[in-house]
Amino acid sequence: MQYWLIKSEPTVFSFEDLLAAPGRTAAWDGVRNYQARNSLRDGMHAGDGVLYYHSSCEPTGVVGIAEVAGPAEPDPTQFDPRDEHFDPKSKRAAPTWVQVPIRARKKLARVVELTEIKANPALARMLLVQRGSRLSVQPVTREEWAEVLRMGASKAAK
DNA sequence: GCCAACGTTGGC
DNA sequence: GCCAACGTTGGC
Repeated sequence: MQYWLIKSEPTVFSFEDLLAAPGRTAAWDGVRNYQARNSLRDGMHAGDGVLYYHSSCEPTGVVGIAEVAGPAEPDPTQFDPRDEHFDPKSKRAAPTWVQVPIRARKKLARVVELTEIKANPALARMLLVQRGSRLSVQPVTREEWAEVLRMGASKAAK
């Protein structure tokens, strides 16, 4: 069992969108970064825990808990010339990019904001707060996972 | 809107 | 294979 954090701009696809999706599940597609792709393809397994992070909004932070709902498969958007994530260099026989189904588990009682994560010494080593870290899919340790859940569990006391 | 940081591209 | 130019991310 491993843990992950995935980033999404809520104006593009929010945690509420995921909750409203059929089976509370959606394909995590459009990833076009090799490091993130490797996590999707090689690191993630069904049942892994996922922290759902909202970026480029106010406030930014972890808003919900999700899980990996199945294995990685080719991302169809790479073959669609009309899709903004179209990759003309990717071949159907050997797809470059993959997607993973993500299922919403539950919304946190409150948003665990980026500012709080930065202020929490227990989370100082999270990739999220490392200088220049922009990975949209990143591993999270068991301890970091537990701490973020603890912070988000109660509306009281940030 | 700015800009730091990083990834990708392409000329050589 | 180097590296400058360019594009993207994402907080502020």
